Amino acid sequence: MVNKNYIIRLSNYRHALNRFKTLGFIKVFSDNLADATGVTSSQVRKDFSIFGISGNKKGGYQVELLLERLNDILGKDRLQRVIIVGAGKIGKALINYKGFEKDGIKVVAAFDVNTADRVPVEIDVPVYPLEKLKNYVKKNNIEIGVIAVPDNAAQGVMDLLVESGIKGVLNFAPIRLRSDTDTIINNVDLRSELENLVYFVNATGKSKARNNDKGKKNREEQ
Amino acid sequence: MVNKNYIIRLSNYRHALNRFKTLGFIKVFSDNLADATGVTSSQVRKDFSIFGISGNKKGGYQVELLLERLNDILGKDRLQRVIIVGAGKIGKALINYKGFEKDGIKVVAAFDVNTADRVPVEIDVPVYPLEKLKNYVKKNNIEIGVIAVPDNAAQGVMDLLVESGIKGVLNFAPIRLRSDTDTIINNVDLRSELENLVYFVNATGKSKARNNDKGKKNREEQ
DNA sequence: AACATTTTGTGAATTTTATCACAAAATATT
DNA sequence: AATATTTTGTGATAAAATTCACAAAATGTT
Ligand SMILES: NC(=O)c1ccc[n+]([C@@H]2O[C@H](COP(=O)([O-])OP(=O)(O)OC[C@H]3O[C@@H](n4cnc5c(N)ncnc54)[C@H](O)[C@@H]3O)[C@@H](O)[C@H]2O)c1
Ligand SMILES: NC(=O)c1ccc[n+]([C@@H]2O[C@H](COP(=O)([O-])OP(=O)(O)OC[C@H]3O[C@@H](n4cnc5c(N)ncnc54)[C@H](O)[C@@H]3O)[C@@H](O)[C@H]2O)c1
Repeated sequence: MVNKNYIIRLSNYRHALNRFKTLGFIKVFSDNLADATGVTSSQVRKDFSIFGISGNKKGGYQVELLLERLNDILGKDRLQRVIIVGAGKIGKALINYKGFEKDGIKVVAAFDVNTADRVPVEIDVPVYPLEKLKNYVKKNNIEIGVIAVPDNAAQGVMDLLVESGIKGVLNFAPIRLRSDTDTIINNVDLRSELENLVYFVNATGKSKARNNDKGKKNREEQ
Repeated sequence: MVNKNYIIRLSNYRHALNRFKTLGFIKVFSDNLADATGVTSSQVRKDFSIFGISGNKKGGYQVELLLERLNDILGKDRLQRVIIVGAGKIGKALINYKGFEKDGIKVVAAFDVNTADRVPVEIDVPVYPLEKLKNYVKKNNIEIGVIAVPDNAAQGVMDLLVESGIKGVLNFAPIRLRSDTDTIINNVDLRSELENLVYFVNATGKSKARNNDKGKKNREEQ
């Protein structure tokens, strides 16, 4: 069963491939992708096998073709429009970030209870009052929303998003959101990431192998 | 072998416990923690078993004692000081965020190549020029750093952090950082999270069980 | 054109992670 | 005080994820 981890890896392969492409690579080997993304080459081939991606023996994978295949799987054929709820510190950072656009993801609007003093300075994404959210989502067929509101407001916003027809949520609030629909929830828990570092930093000896390197292999030119 | 996932769960249990505590709970059951954090109660008990945490049969776990035990494991006895490199959009959001402090994590300084116009408005954390980083880290024995610089500057900053003696890094740049030391690297890859949502939102039918709910059980009063 | 080399693709084996299931202990009830 | 109920703690079991390992195919070499 394909789950989050598979897609994270595919996404990583895709970005590595884009980099290989700009370096002028015509073909790549599972080894190259493995090294670039931090997994083993078996893992790469197994993943490809599961998604029905094939290369050719000895010849590796054609960069262009592989990219097409991954773009197809990851839904990169069309622009994904995303909204942000909560134009505060995190919300603003996302609103003003341009880095997602080259990967077909665009923040198209933000919503906040307070649109007066919260409007981002370098604005080029509109910030609407929360009341307009439901209508906007329905009218524009938005599928993905980001929750960047204070913790105690997060579940309420979640309910509103679900009610509006949102299918996937990226949540920055450090609480467990609930929904009885099958809306996908991905959490970004920075606190947990930091606490994790604290643990492993304080626990040298117990420390865990997180880097696997088998770096080698041929740069392509051809 | 204890790895990241164990610590993420322990961290979640701890936060759930803090909430139970404010609600006046004196004891909790594995079931309560399971429900609050989205895992099974066996998972909770197994985790505790691995870390040598025990409660009492029928009586569950004493909130206060369990918290102490978790705080101990997670190194919550002392304040963890963290530095941010890159006082841009993400960097500023972190610098001005107060939410980590109640969990013993404090952003004590930021560093940037451009300290002129990049100084956060509501500043109460100093932003120093990058040149001062190494000395600051050594002098203040900082163990954890956050990388919030543009992608192409990230590896350079990583090298500088490692050279300065940093033991753990939280990286926001969407590239794979390398280090030949055993520095811990945790990546926050928002792009990957969003691409993930895109995949599963577009793939109803292939969709994966991510919510497991077995919600039930008794509220405590006693 | 035969032989050597490289790399894929994938079942099998292994390792890791999570769940089951149940005896033992603690508490509650009659 | 005996009996019933609840919940832990953990080996056993199952499921999931990763690695192994090698035949088959493609390419390169002599
Ligand atoms: N800033 C960080 O670095 C950081 C780090 C970790 C976690 N978080 C989490 O991310 C979330 C946002 O943090 P922040 O620092 O950006 O907070 P913030 O206070 O800067 O911004 C929150 C914004 O949400 C708006 N808001 C409040 N209630 C709302 C509602 N019901 N609907 C719409 N908008 C609403 C507020 O007006 C404000 O603009 C919080 O849950 C926080 O715990 C933030
Ligand atoms: N902003 C977002 O929402 C977002 C989302 C996903 C990923 N990211 C990633 O996070 C990183 C930071 O993004 P951002 O939006 O905050 O960028 P930004 O451009 O707003 O800020 C980057 C800051 O780093 C400073 N800087 C540049 N080189 C430096 C160096 N060598 N040492 C120290 N400081 C240096 C710059 O002066 C600037 O202040 C990037 O890698 C970006 O891809 C950001």
